[in-house]
This record gives sequence, C-alpha cells and structure tokens, in this order.
Amino acid sequence: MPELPEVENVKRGLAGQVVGKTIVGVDVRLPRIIRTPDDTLRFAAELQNCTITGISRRGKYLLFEIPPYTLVSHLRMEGQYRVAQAGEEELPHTHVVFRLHDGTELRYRDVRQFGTMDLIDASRAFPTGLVSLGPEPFDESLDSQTLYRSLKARRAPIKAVLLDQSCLAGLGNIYVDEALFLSHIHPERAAETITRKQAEVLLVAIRDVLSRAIDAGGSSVKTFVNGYGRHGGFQLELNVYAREGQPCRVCGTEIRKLRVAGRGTHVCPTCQRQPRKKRGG
DNA sequence: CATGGGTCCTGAGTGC
DNA sequence: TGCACTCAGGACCCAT
Repeated sequence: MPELPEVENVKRGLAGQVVGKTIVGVDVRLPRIIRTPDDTLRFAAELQNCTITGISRRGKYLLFEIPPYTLVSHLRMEGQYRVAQAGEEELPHTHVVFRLHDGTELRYRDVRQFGTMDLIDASRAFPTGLVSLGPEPFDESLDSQTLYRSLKARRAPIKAVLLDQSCLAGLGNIYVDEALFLSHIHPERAAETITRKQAEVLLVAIRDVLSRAIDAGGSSVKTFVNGYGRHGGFQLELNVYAREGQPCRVCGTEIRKLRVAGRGTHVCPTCQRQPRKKRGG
C-alpha cells in the first residue's frame, strides 16, 4: 500500500521518464478512476496537447504539473504507473493510458480499482482530501509542540489519529505501526494522553522511519513497485508490520497482531506497554 | 465537531 | 478439485 515513501519513489521514478513530454492522447478504460471532471471524455480532451512539466508529491498524492492543469493522482491500495513503448503488451488491469509524443505511454494500472484521478484547474475546487491535508512530516516548520497540541485534542487511539491525514500527511498502516514501535507507544493509547516528551520522540521516529524507507525504495510487502516497475527493499527492515508471530528484533518477544481503528495492527507487547484498561474492561 | 463503522474492489488464503 | 467464505485497507460517506 503506497504511503509517503512509496509515493515519493514513484514520483522520482516517473520524473525522469515523463517530464518534458507532451500528451497526444488519453485512453480511459475504467471511468470510475476519473473523479474530476465528471465527463471522462472531457478529461481526455483537456489533456490533449498539454505538456507534463513536473511531478510533485503532497502526502500520498501524486501531482502531475500539466499546465494549465494539475493532475491529482492517488494510488490508494495498489495503483501503479509504468512507462512503456506504445505497442508493447499491456499488463492486466491497465485502466488509463496517457500517450506521449515520443512514442512512449504512461500507463496506470490498479487491481483493486480504488485509485483516483482529479484534473484540476483554477476554475475547479481541489479534491477535499487534498485541501484538508495536515503538514508534511518533513516540513521544517512542523515541531513536536505542534504535533503534541494536535494529539492533545483527540481522544481516539493514537493509531487512528496518525492515520488521519488531516493531522499529519503521508502515514499509512505500515509506517504508523513502525513509528509507534520505535517510540515505545502502544497503538491503543488515547492520543490525548501522549506527553510532550513522547510527542517529541514520536516525531523523531516518524521522520527516521520515513526517511530510511524512502532511501530503501519503499516497502514492497505485497505488490508495490516504483515508476520503473521495481520493488522496494524496506520490507526487510520492518520491525513489527507483517511480522506477527516472529520475535521482536529488540527483545525477542513474539510480535502480536490486533485490531485498532479497524486496521490490522502490529505490536511488541514488551516494547510497547499496553495502556491501562478502562473500568470494567 | 469527533468518532466509528460501512463501503468500494479483486486476489490470495483458508476450510470443508 | 472446487466452492464459499474471509481478509487486506485509504479515503469517503453517513449516523450518532
């Protein structure tokens, strides 16, 4: 599942392959992927003869700069981009194809069909998820005091709050579990009970795990590949995620899996002390 | 407003 | 072997 490190790697991989190229045609095979505009024929028509001038990332969103538009793309669970020669056989589940002037194609495929694309210009509102996004984890103006105050306002489990993109942008199930492990914080801890010191440790851990994952090319637990179709390597360095039943790399205790905020959640019961149960629990 | 549960979707895994 | 069933989860929608 592409989170910030995976999307960052997709961005870097695609940048060298499609920036500077002009779109000569767009084929939309699965209209549900295109959220904006409603009319997918218009989506294709408006992009025709536009040039991709840059690619950036905000949280888990990929932003293609295609003046006068921005194409906002979210990979959700299993969205993938590939660049191929026109005529080269397509992989299954290819839903959107951008034909480029040099005979290559930018192809979007997505087994689960959860991914979305919004074509935005000055006259259209940005997709809600993008406007309500919290700060980037590596934003220099983000300090632990800001994170502390955000957490203090929420009674939900810390895991649920960290998954909430309006609190902090870019974390998903893998890196939330990993950051909480590194911080010795149990995922069921109510966010409001996190101390200033713990918020400081947590922010360091979030930045540490994300930057190492970016450097390793992201995590390919199931299906992730970057813009060149290559797997990442960070799955080998995970401490808790997808390691149920295996020994903790720090203390040897068996990693356990539980459900928090409706998500599979991995903890070391020794390194991450459980919060005190409520009365009657 | 904050919170939590249901929903979208397909393939992999499980049990009989 | 085959079939029914469960599970995986990011963001959105909706009820409380």
